[in-house]
Amino acid sequence: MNSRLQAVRGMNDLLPEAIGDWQRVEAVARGIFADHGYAEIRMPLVERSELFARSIGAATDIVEKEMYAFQDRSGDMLALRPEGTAGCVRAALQHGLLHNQQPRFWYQGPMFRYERPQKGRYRQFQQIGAECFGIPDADIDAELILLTARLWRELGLSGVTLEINTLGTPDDRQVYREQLVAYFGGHRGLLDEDSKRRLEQNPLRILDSKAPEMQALIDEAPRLLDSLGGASRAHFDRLCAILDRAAVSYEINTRLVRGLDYYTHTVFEWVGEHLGAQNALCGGGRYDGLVEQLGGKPLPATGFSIGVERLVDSLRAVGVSAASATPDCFVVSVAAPAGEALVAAEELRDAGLAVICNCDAAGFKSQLRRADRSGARVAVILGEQESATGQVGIKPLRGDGEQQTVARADLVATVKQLSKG
RNA sequence: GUGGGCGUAGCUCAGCUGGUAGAGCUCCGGAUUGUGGUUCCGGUGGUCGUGGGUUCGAGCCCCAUCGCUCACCCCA
Repeated sequence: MNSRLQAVRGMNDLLPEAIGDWQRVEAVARGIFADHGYAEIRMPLVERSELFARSIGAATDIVEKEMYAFQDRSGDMLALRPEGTAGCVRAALQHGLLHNQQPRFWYQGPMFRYERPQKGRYRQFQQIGAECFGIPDADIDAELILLTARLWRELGLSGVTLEINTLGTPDDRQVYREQLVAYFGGHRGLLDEDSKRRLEQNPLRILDSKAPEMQALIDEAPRLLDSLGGASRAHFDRLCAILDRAAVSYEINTRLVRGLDYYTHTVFEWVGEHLGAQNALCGGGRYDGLVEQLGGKPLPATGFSIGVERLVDSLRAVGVSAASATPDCFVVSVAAPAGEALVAAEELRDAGLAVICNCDAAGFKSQLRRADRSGARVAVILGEQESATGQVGIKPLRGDGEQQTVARADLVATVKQLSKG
């Protein structure tokens, strides 16, 4: 057993008992996107490494340390996608979908990052994402947030809070970055090791440090919100006004910076209270510079992505889970002529029923036990006596009701009546 | 990459200061020679993660290694 092959670290099997919750999430999400006019798009799992270096940022951990990158047989540098936005922009540009259009897309699928796994973080993980192009107004940022809020509502998820912030324009950010470097640089002695490193690489990240000894210093740090340009300020104010009007509660978290280089203006995160340290259920924001960065004409864009494992975990934590699918009936057969059981099952399925057919020569008792454990509402019994007289036994397995023996020709009608009850 | 916790049956776990490996659940069979769920009885199933060391003797002690898990980093 110990020499048996195991799944790759951080890449998990989704077993049948868990699949119902996943299918429910996917079905509800699909319905909501349809109701908002978002079109599904499916991209390859593999892209050129360069795409991610140019979008997410060559100096970010995701690209530097966490990409599954490899050379294919022609020598091209490829990578398993670590997120969906870059590929979606690439696909939209490649197929001319952004020309004089304002498309809204959604997608769903696995992403890959080489990190140490922990609760809510895996090397292969599933995201449901959306991207909207060509709309500069805060209204579309708000629509995305309302859409996710609706998703939580329809799924029955509670215990999530919305945090929002703005990163302004690249110019706003550059000015702010210098302020931060000056501020934290002036208190270099108070910084922990991680923050000293961030001071060089990505000063904004110091803001969301978890180190307790850093909190006081961070509280006193300058806030981007205070030095925002007029247009940026107006964009953020409008977003807040819309959320207020729509009665979506939120917290302004001036420390929320998010990791990817391409964000501008609005950033937001839904945080789940039932998760571990990896508690961001959904992250998103605006990325007005990315389309141009990837070779398109300048075009505003905004989007989000949901970590489906985290969403499913949260749903379980609040006690919302999908009932597992059970068959309508189970066909038991002992000493029946060859094919009788399968043909009976086929007739039942033709009538729209879900049927499990016993397919081995197990004893009567054993087959009936299987029927019971399958969750089926009725057992159809094809035994020696029934076969001899051209009849079938029909036994309700749930609640009241006596077993009855009916003519073979009445099988479907009888079962259908019972199993709908 | 760094740190903590944990590896005993398919699952959840017990196992005394070292003395021949256990329970519950699951599964299979029987009590009921053609009737499930409750009950009772019986059975299948383990190189105690792996390798080495100490010892008359190791699931238990020591070293190493692998795996899982949680946290840091980073992020969905």
